[in-house]
Amino acid sequence: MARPQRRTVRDIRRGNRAVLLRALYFSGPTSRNDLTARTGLSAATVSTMTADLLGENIVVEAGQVESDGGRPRVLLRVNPEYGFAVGVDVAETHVRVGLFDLEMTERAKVDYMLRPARHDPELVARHILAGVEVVLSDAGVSPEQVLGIGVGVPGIVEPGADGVIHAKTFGWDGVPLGALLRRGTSLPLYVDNGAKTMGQAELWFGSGRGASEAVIVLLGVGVGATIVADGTTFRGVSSSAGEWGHTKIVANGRPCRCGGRGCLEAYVGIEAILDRAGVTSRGDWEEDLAGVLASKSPVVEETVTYLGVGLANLVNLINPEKIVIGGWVGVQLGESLLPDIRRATAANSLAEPYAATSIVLGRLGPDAVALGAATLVLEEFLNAPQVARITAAG
Amino acid sequence: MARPQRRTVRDIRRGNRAVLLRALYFSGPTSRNDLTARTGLSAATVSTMTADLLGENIVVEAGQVESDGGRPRVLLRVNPEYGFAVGVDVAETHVRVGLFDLEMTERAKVDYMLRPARHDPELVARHILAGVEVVLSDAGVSPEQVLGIGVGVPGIVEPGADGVIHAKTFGWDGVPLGALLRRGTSLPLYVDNGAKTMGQAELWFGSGRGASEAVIVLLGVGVGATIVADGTTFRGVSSSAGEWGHTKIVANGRPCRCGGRGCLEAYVGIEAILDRAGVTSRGDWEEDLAGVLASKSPVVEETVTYLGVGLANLVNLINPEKIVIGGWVGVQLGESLLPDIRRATAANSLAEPYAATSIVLGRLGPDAVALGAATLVLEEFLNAPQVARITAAG
DNA sequence: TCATCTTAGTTCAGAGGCGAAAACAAGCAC
DNA sequence: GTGCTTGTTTTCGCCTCTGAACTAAGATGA
Repeated sequence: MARPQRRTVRDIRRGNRAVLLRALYFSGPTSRNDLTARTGLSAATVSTMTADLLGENIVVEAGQVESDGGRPRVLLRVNPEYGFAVGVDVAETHVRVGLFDLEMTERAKVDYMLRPARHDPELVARHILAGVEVVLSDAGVSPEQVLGIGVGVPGIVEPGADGVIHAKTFGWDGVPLGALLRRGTSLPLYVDNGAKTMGQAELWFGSGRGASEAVIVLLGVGVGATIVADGTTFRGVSSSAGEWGHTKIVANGRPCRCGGRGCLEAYVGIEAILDRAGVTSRGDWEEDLAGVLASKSPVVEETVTYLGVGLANLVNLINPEKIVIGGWVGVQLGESLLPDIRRATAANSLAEPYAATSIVLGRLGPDAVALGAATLVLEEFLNAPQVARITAAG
Repeated sequence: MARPQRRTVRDIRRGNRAVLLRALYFSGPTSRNDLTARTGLSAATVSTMTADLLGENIVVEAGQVESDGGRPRVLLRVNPEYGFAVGVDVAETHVRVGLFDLEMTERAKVDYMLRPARHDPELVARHILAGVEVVLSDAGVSPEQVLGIGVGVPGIVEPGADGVIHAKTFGWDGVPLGALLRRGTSLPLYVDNGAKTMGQAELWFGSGRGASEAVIVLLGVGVGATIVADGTTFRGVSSSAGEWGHTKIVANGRPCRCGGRGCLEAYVGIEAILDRAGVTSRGDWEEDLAGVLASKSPVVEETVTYLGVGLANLVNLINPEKIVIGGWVGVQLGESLLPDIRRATAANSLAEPYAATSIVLGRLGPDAVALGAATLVLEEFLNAPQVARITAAG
């Protein structure tokens, strides 16, 4: 029932250009000759198209490689300085703004602390806009060179140009962050859920690289997941797909901060773990969690079991090729307990889909949310390199 | 990361032809003029393309409609007799073979009973092949007119040409049904899980019509789901996605016939319902279930609650536009309890995704599996009408 | 009756795309 | 320098789409 739209010859060019650019981006320095093999395009087409891209300075030469007794190959690569992307991480305690080049190397960043429970949308928007100016001037980049701004936020982001956000735990209900930002900038904006931007980062540059059917789970204060189907993030009809943390694993179980009962987050979210272990935090959750893990408390084993159930449900329902466990809680748990987590997952999965899945730890740190947000810009650039400057929203 | 492949001008033609044919198929009799509006193609292209299709007898004229004082529109439609599709339902108790024309009208069918627990793969394959001959001769259709054979089977179907099946409850582990059938026929074969073919049928011709993000759940002896993303069935990496019945809703709960504990199927599968209600069946499960429903036993309310949890997990994780409840148990429950099911789902869902979902009953009967299997053939035909006779497997 | 209007459908020329193959480029070996 | 090998560019033919001009077919009204 998918309704593919009509195509005209120009679409071919656009599409093939995107194919070529992606190949160039992900294969690093490559010769035209290699590109014909990788893309399936004819040498003629690769030649004319790379000539265009070189002329536009999107692609640059990157040395030569000798060949067995023939003309040496000229290597090409995407010009990392053709443009830049801003990635923003709006979290409970801070707003982080980073500037990345096209290779996703961070060129500058700035943090603004948020007082807990003071999440005035206007203030957050001002922080973001100020942050953009700061990172640009720090890195000596002019606004014309910026391809767009990606923003990762907590909660559910409505599809549409205004980037309307619903985040109960954040105190935001229907905040049009996109619209607020557009007052202060004319750059293209992409607003998306932070768990999804983190997933995007792990998928493109982290442990998920190369997988086209994957789930990236985020374990932190909140618990969420990014479902990747056929290489792209699956969003559902209103962009809220992936609320794994609030799927129920114990009908009528522990109460959750979402108001429901028996949610996965009520068992494996950091607050739930500490609560169940009887720890009253003095503020440093990471240390608290380390303490629990070291204590050999039965809560640890329970947590692994519950997590295994949650992961197994993903295995059975989604049948992914890879599950990446990210988020600081996930990584801290996984570092010592990954084999146990795998075992617990296997115990609750069907054999065939479990055998098809590998469960690995995320390898990007806490900056993954901002990096992933910037990746939204990169994705747009790779998909439609010549029209990347239109305004659009995630 | 999706790796779109290169395109050439011929692909455009193929693609646009598919777009046109789909529009024609789903809009019923339509004029060329309408088609330009629906497809976005130019009048010139529609004209030449329809001329081709008429010449190939894929499309036929279907009368005229006067217009306000101008030349009347000539209506066109897909020729329902251009080709035929065979749909096969392999179930626990029988093998059913149906012959459908392109409008999916059943032209002939035949059933073969299976003795319970005697599911010799060779026998099943012989039944199917014999059934194909029978329905063809009954309907007076020659094999050359058949575009393909779709088969819906229990269990997990490996991707690949051999149609290898793993169905624990059926006693099949690694049965290459596709290969067995290919010994006896050279027609294109499409083998898929029966829950998925039923989902396909509801999506194309039943309650799911028009939805592009949907879940069709099957409640019967087994419990499964078809997840539809962007208009197509989501299969996961090894084609087993959708094993909703074996996702856990009660960590460490009731044992399930899959060997696990706390599976949804162990609460809302027919055997689980009857077992929990203390009914010892005399063989007619439908009657037994009706009895339980009439008895106002607390098991009914519990079942609705558990089902609500299972559905809510789909709402939160998948964020579908529509959930269709199918399968005979689902329909029997839903007929009297749909409002309660909705309430139970709402109670366990996040507000935003729940608000975006409508929960409805399936409206196709027990023949949906065979119909959906035939639809696999139709789908291939609509996607690539000129090359529909290549051999391929689901 | 017939010129005119309206809407539907067809034909044609032109632009833009791709691929195969020929041509050109640039090294190596002798 | 001559031949060989491999990489890149150019030429040419074929295919597709579209806009615009053109034909078809009925309604209307003098």
